[in-house]
Amino acid sequence: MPEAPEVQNVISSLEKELQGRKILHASITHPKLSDNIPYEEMQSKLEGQTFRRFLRHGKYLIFEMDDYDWICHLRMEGKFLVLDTFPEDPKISKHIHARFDLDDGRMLCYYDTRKFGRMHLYEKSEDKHNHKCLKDIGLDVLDPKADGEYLLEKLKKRKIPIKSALLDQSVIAGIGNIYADEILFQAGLDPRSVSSHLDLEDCTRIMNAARDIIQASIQEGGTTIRSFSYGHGQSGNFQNELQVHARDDSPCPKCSGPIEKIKVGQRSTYLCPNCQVLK
DNA sequence: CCTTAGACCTGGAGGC
DNA sequence: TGCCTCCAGGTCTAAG
Repeated sequence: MPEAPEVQNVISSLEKELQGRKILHASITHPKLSDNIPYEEMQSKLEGQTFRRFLRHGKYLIFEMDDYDWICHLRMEGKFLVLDTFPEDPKISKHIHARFDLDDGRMLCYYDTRKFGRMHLYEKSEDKHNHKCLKDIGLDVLDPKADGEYLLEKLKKRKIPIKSALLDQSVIAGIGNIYADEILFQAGLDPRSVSSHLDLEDCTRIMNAARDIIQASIQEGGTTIRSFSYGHGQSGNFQNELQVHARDDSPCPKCSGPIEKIKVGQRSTYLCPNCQVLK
C-alpha cells in the first residue's frame, strides 16, 4: 500500500502522537511479524522503551527507541493505529497482530489484513544503514545525492525495463507502483524502455520528476486509492492529481489520446504511448 | 552476477 | 445467494 509519500505521512503523524511515550507492555500475536528475532524477544526488548526519534528511509519506518532501532515495513496493507481502547468488533480485532500499551493509557496497534508487513529490531546505531534490512537499499528518492548521475550509474548494466528498475529498492528507495507510472509519464519515457539505454538527460528528468511528484504528494497527504489512511483515519488527496495511474478510462492530459493499461514485470502499468518515448 | 515466475495472505469486485 | 476468477500503494526466494 504505501510508498514514500504515504510512509512520510504515517511517520509524521506517529511522531505527533507518540513522541516521548513509553511502551509498558508489548504483545505480538502473529509470530512472523518479527522478522529478525523471535517475536517473544521483540516483545520483551520493547517493553520499557520510549519513542525518541521518528525517521523514514524509502518505505521503511524507523522508530529510534532508548536502546534499539525499531524498523517497520507496512508492505501492502499494514497500518498503525493509536487507540484509546482495543476494538471489540472481531472483524477489526482479528487483523490486529500486535499491541503496544503506552504510559498514557492509549495503545499502538498494528493492523494488517494481508499479514505482509514486517518488523525488525536492532541494537541502536548512529548509522541506520548498518542494519541488515537496510544494507542493500539505495538512496532515498528525496536524498539530494539521488540525482541523474546516481541513477545513470545504477542503470548502466541493467537490461530490465526502466519501470522495474524504479521499483527496485536497491536502485532508489521509496518509489512504488503508482509513483513509478507518474514519474515516467512526467519524464516522457515509456516504462518498457531498457534501463541501460537511458542517457544522463533521461536520468536527470526522471529524478527531477520523482522529487516533484513525491514532494507534492507528501503535501497532499499521499494517495488513497483503496485503503491507505493514517492518523485518525485521514485519507490522502493525491489520487486527484494522478495523470495516468488507474486512469485508463480517461484521455491523456497532454495529448488527449487514450491511456493504455499493460503489464510490466507482472505489475499493472499505465502509460500514454504517444507522449512516452520507448528507448 | 542478473532476471523472472511464484510465493506469501486476505478481501472486495465483477461475471455467471 | 453462491462460486469462481482476478485484482491489489510490496518484497522474498528459487531456479534458469
